[in-house]
Amino acid sequence: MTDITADPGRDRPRSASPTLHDVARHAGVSLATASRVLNGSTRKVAESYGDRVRSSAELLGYSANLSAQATAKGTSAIIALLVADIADPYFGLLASGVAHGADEAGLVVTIAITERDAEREIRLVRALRGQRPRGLILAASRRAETTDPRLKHELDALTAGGGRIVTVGPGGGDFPAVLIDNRGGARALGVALAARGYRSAIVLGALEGVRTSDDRIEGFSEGFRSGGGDISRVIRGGFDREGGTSAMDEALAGGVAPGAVVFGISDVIALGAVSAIRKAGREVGADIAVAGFDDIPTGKDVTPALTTVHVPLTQVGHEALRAVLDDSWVSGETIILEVLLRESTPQR
Amino acid sequence: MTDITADPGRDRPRSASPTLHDVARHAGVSLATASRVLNGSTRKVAESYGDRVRSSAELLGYSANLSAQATAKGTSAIIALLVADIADPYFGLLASGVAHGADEAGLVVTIAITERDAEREIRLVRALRGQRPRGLILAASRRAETTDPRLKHELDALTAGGGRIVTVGPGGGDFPAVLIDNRGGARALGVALAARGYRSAIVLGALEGVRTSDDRIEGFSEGFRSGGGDISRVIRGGFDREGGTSAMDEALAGGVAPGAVVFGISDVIALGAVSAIRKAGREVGADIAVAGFDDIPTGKDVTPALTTVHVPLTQVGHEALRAVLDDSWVSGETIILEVLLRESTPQR
DNA sequence: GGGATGCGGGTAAACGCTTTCCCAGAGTAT
DNA sequence: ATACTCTGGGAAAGCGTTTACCCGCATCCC
Repeated sequence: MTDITADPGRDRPRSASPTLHDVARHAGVSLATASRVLNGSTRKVAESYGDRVRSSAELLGYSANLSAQATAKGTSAIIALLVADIADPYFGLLASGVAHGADEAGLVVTIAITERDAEREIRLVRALRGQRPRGLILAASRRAETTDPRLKHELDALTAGGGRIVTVGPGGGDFPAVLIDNRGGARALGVALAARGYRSAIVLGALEGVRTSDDRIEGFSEGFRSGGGDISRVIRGGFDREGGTSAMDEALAGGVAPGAVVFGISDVIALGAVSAIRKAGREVGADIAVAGFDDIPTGKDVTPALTTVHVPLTQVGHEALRAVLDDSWVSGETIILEVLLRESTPQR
Repeated sequence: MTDITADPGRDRPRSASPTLHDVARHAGVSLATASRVLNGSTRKVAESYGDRVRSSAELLGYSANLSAQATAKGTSAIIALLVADIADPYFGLLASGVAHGADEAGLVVTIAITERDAEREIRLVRALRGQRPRGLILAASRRAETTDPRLKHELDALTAGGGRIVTVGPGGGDFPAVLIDNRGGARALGVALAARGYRSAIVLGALEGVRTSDDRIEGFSEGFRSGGGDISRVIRGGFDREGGTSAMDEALAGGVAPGAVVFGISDVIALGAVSAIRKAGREVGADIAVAGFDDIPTGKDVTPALTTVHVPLTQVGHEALRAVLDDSWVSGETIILEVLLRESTPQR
């Protein structure tokens, strides 16, 4: 079969992946036809040809070379995702939503981890840019003001190259963003805790300037005060469990009256605080109440179960993916959150 | 400057990413020289030229097009990672290790999620194959026997294309593997629990055929029996929290004597069991003891703290990355685990 | 002084695709 | 029968890189 003349690829090593050329030759059609059959094209191809090509492809185990496709088309099938720390359940859930959406859309997602380090973030965006991704989802909780000009420059270069950028949470830049109602959720939590009879609160936040943290702190303060409560201290530290424990240690050193409530601006921080409270020999709940934010699965497993604000992280990730694909997407409705009162903040 | 003759790219839209061609023209050198300067090459280039090129690149914001580079070189700078569920802390930790290693090596990692679905896994490998990745890390806890020929086929195609495959845990195939001493760790746990005075155990595992689960079950049984204990039941279910609760419900329905210990083959399953035990009005610890495996962070936060076996997941991920890059790597030493006795299994 | 040998820049041919033309043949209207 | 319009296959020109090869120029050795 296919005794096509020259057979230029005769010496091709049998090991390397078969190319479109191989498939076309095997099916006895031109490169163009093979391409049209195997990869979406507006042009129609006769059934008979189509079948031949498809079965040759199947037989040879052909799989389109995405890189070559990307250079030829000038656009890739890649979505880049930048998170602070993939081991953190917050980002894990988010990534899960993104990955699912990408899979549905036939895209591949590449992931990079900033570790909340600005320098690193710039480097990573530069590296990701090399892939000419169709889109970039920025979920590395960044600091608001610090829209470093160098980062800005990389991001602009990426959009100039045809990539769309979407941020999760306010991005600082003027990119479309999937907005989470951190402030509203925190306010509702503050109100609910005041209604449960708490009058004194300590807030454990991340460093000043981290937008998510600041919003949650402000929202909580508004809500708690409006219900008649008082914010006795705001302590800022790291964004992880360790940050929570050390901030709580500091709070305890300053003295914490029984009946106070501690609000950690993320569940992870709140869990760190719980650990510190226990280590100090105090009791979580009736003695010192604790509330978090995010509703990570662990919150349900600890005792007492952690009061928190549910953030539909997987859905947020999915939405971010949709946003990054849809040119006409404009920052949609802010995602509304829901307060989950549990035993870590008993009625007083 | 650079009044090079024709200026063929005059009408290039100002927006698109600058190409190497642009840089070369701007610096007044040839494409070859620019390439040699900007991307590693054995050939030397005169300092003066080098500087010119570098500053032009900087000025224009040039970033090499990885796709084009990949097609030209025939090899990409991509590592593909296949996990079962990125929202599961087990895989989150693992992915974290992989991502770090990749970053150090200047590689980009693309991630895909199998959801423990064999069909999906095949589809994903096929899709990832399109990227001609330098390596594939298979961490989706797969079933041993079920080395589906279709999967095998895709994997072979990938290696034929020059990619290296490494599995985390026994892969079923004959690929190099980062081995975790599941059996030994579980055996040690069994011995330790027997030594704490337990004599009756219920094991909660995943479906039969999932290698990791089977190894842990067998190891635990060996150890516990050798210490004089008795395995009263083995219940198999899902690999997630939900699987743990329903398996535990089943166990409870059959009656669980006080003083028994429940071994969940992963912390996630164990936590599900804890939840079920509580819902049934029983107490975790003195009444029904619980132990897990993996040492995910949550285990330290729950009360009572969960007895478990520490698996250095991040390190495992890092090792897997090294393995996938190093042609001469042969399945190294098995990673040794450590038993962590905590309050969920008090001394009897 | 003259050939051998480096050195280092440039030219152009790949790499594996997509896509714009071109063109032959078939159908249709006059 | 002629002129026109569709259809749909194929040839070939890209896409942005790398790299084998060529070639002019110093340098060096006898």
